[in-house]
Amino acid sequence: MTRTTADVTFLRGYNQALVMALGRTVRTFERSTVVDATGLTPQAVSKVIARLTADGLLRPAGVRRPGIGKPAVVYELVPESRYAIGAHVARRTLRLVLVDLAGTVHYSAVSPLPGDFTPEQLLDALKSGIDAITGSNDLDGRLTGVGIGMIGPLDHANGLVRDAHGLRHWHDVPLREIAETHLGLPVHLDKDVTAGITAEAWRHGGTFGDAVLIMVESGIGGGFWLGGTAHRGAHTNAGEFGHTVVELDGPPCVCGRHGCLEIVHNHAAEAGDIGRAARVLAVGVVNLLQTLDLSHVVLAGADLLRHAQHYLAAVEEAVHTDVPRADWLSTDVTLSSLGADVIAAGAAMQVLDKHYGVPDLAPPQRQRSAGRDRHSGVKI
Amino acid sequence: MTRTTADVTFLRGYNQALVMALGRTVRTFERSTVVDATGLTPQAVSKVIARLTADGLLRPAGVRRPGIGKPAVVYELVPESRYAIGAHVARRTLRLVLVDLAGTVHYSAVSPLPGDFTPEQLLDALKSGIDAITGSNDLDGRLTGVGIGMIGPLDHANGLVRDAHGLRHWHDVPLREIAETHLGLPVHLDKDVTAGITAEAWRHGGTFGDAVLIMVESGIGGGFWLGGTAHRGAHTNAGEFGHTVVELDGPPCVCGRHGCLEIVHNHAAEAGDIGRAARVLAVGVVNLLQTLDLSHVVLAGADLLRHAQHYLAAVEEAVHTDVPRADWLSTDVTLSSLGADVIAAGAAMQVLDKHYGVPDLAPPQRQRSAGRDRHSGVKI
DNA sequence: CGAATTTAGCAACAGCGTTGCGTAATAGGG
DNA sequence: CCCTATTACGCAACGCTGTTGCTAAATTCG
Repeated sequence: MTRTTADVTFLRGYNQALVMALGRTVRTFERSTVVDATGLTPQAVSKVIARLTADGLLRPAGVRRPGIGKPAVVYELVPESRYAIGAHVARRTLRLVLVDLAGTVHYSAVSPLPGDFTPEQLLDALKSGIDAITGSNDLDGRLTGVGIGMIGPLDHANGLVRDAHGLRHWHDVPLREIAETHLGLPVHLDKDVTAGITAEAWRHGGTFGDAVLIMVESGIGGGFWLGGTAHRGAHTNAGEFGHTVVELDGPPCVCGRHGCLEIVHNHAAEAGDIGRAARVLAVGVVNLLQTLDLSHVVLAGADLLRHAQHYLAAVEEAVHTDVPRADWLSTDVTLSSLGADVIAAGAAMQVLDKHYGVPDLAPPQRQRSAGRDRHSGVKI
Repeated sequence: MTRTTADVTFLRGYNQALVMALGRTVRTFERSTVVDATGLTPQAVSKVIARLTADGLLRPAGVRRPGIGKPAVVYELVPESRYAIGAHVARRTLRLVLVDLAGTVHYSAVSPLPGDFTPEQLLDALKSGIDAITGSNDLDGRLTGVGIGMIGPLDHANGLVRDAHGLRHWHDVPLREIAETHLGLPVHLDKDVTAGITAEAWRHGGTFGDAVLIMVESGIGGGFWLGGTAHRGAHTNAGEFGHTVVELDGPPCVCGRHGCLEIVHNHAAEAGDIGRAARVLAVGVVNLLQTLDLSHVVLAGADLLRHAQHYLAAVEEAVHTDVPRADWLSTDVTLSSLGADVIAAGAAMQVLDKHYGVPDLAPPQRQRSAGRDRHSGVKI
């Protein structure tokens, strides 16, 4: 995609993003804070802060007077300097949120979607919902774009919905492209769970380690944050956590296998045994910890949040007893800090992240082979 | 740890590493190949190639004469310009290999380790084994260091063995440090499975996507390569794939849970039913694909390779039938290309990767908080 | 042999962080 | 009140990247 050529200008964006990430987490900081956090020289930090201040992303917020010496200027992020709109497209509802640069949700609204809706119907709902937001808020030039979090399978890199589960009119729909022309705004498309974990990571800033967002909402999915970025897998298809087998020779699942976590969980939930459903989910969570060694488990999704304390207790219990414990091995389990807004808010933050987040270098993936080297003709 | 300050000199190393990665995969390339692959200007590529050639890492290998115009100079990696030694420390054996810059194994030897060996005994075995290698090969100044792949749990970042499973004398042993002084060489310590997947990734170069190395050797583990680097998890404890539950209320496992993949698999294997053992493993592999969406599955480990074709067939079968198939969803399953040498070779390649691999930027992890900002005293 | 074509390199340049050093702002002591 | 120590901050020159503009070299073809 966007090839990041590793030239000098990359450094500017990278170091600026480091400062922005710091500003998002600590709310107030000074030059020496950045020096400690980044390893840059004070002089370089001065330049970075000057640039960001000139762009309106940062502003001075008083001084620190620790005792002897000249007081240090304290800076803070300007949350209202940039906004993004996030959309959570579920099977029957569309949720829209307005998020600022600090990750605060300023507005949230749900509207119903027609059963088995078409791309056109979704675009119209998006358009009117977004118009309502931009109409009642003064965002002139500060709206970065629109993020869409949606059920998969989809192709994040190309903005393509391949086959949304349970929606008939969604085969190979280039949603990002048509939404961009329809809305006149940059659009970012991703799986719902991936958007969700991005929300948690964005709000926590650089302190956030490897994590998973478990979402129970008609199905069971997982969004992963590994090594400082969202993990989407080779085909944007990571996260089908509900379709991992936990009971060999268990009941058949729609996916064709037997004893999937999702089917076992749902049977228990449908039988009214929330305790067992939660414990089954907890087994899956511990499986993830054993496999990936995560430091955060975030629980979300309408069906889970309806019995939030049951699930939280069961997962915490399992994490603390089933994983071979040691003092150095710690994982915290929490409910999503954004509740029902996580997915939509995370989609919005992905847009902000694209512009103001810490950038990746050129992905080491293969370019289209120009075929240059294959003509052979090599001669010693 | 090693803070990578995002200054200009970082670019040099980064772009050089891109060229080296290319050279490792294509064996022969020219300036325009690099231009296409990196997005740099031809002039910049000339400078990079000149630097690498001066260091002896690259050399011209003829010219390409495609027709009209001045012939292009063809370059190739100089495999014998750098070497690293890799060690695979298992419960009863020590395997040592010599690997060159291209990832080719030049020497491999196994020696027995005393039952329940101590750190001192391991160091002595390492020392004499490495002396044998350096004695019979002329490596003056071209030996980059020693990599150790070992059973965990351990702390990769600090080079600390926390509690090697089944070895009594290994609690909080600072192996990297003591090995460096004992051997007089830079030492890199990592989990065996993580070293293994690094071997596969290093040899495949930039084309290698998200992948797992499944290792069956007394236990069952998994090494992950995600997003262009090894995934070690929050506490270097990722990969305990054998301790994921696949059979709720199954037989008890040493880890305290019931129905772990490892115990179910081992019961089948011990009963002589390799077919079932392989199918159980395959269920676990498909679980991983559903969760992480990987493009490569590599099978390794002595117990697996003993029945390689059974396992390969079972996993391939499961991958091609159990994952909801689509043309865009492809995963290839292979046996480890290095056989029993994977772990040791991968450990060696980690050392080479540290110097000649594509570097990460400063990890967005928290520095020790200097406490600077907490004194408050902020005043508007 | 000259024109067209492709590759390669020299030289000047722009943009990044770094280094050296001077200046501003504060508290404490004589 | 002045002087000093201390801390924060910025200007200016510098070194190092990759980039741009332009020239030279090597080859094929007419």
